[in-house]
Amino acid sequence: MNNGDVPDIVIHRLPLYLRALDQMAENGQLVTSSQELGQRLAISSAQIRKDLSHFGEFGKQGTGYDIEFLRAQLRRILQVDESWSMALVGAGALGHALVNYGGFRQRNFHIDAVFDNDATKIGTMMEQLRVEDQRYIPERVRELEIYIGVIAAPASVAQAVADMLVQGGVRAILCYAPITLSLPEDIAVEYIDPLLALQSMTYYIHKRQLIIDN
Amino acid sequence: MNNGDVPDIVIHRLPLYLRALDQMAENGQLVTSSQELGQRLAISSAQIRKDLSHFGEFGKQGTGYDIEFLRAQLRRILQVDESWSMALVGAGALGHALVNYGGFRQRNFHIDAVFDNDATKIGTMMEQLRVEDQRYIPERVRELEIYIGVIAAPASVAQAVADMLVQGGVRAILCYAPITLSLPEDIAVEYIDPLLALQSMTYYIHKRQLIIDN
DNA sequence: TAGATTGTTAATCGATTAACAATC
DNA sequence: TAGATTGTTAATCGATTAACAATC
Repeated sequence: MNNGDVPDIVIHRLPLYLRALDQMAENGQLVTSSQELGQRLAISSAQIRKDLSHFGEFGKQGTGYDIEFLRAQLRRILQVDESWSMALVGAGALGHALVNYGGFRQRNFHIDAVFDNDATKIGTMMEQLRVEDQRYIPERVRELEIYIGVIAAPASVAQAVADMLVQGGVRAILCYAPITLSLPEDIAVEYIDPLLALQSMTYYIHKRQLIIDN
Repeated sequence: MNNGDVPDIVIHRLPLYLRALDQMAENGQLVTSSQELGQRLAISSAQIRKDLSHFGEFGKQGTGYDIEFLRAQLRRILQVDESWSMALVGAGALGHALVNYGGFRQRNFHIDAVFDNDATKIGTMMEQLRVEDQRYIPERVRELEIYIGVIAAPASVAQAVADMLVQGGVRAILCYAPITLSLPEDIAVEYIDPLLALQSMTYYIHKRQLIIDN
């Protein structure tokens, strides 16, 4: 991933900027500055200006950024003004939660197919969607022209599932399984794992207690 | 966060190492090398050795690392051999999914209290737990000696909830609300937001299509 | 005009990697 | 002994920040 000239780490901050701008807009705010945005996100104003400068000049000296305009630019850059179709693999508890999660729809992401390998789940309905047999992932994903896969299946099958998604033409995978996937380098992957987050925080809790004890 | 001398980014890789080692151990493997581990995680072997060297010498020249020994060391460093108690705020769909998630328990993390501000939810049961009124977070968290808070409440109340958790003595917060929290700097925070992950991946999908089109 | 804030350059800071002596 | 792999140093690479001319 990342053949281009904009660093990954910059790309990963853009959605953060967009989110803050969305919230400002909701509050009726019209204009902001790199300083205000930075304060809100705990990021330096210089970094925000630098990040944005990779894509163009969106501000005005002396006044800052027009919020509506910058939002539109960021949505265009991230391509989140279009609607995106997603294929979900895994019809368990997590899968259900994801299908029912309104936040995706609200931001133009839609789950349009659900797969599982459990015979007792295949054929059942999840919201409007019939759970399909996992083995048909490649052909169905291609048929539906889906470019984003979401893996909510156990780690043991995650790699196989990922391979099938890629076979179907998926370009990006959001993986909830606790495993590092091995994929062609032109496929984008992101991982969601609350346990990793918890396990790094406990390191810091421990450290603070040590300091107190001394 | 991070008064110590080990960089944050190193701490965040340790749980990844531990996870891979756990999986190797499950498969009956006894020994590994920085090279094998790196290949599996898409991290350079030099980086793994460097990261570990912040904490001690855990390997043997010529043979590599004893998996059981290294796991024990990492669990000790991260303090994940102890059991951790957590307070969950938000008894909605996400809150239910989190309470029912077996992965936490399996790794020594337990949800021991649930709070909400919705009168129709307060008093109802979630698994073994009675949903309590959000306003009692500070006193109850202190009473139960809970050091980790999990926010599964809407963004609109997330900051207020975080403040109450900190008042109760929480040292770390796992935040599912789409907002950057403003907290004392000795409080560890991690965010889980699948939308941010999706919105950065769509940038890359777009880029690849451009390349193909040319 | 005076004040504010941008976009950008150069300097600083920090993280990653290559290489290798040590040694199992 | 020969082969493998560690822990560590120094070099490289990349990201962040400070500073400021440009200009609204």
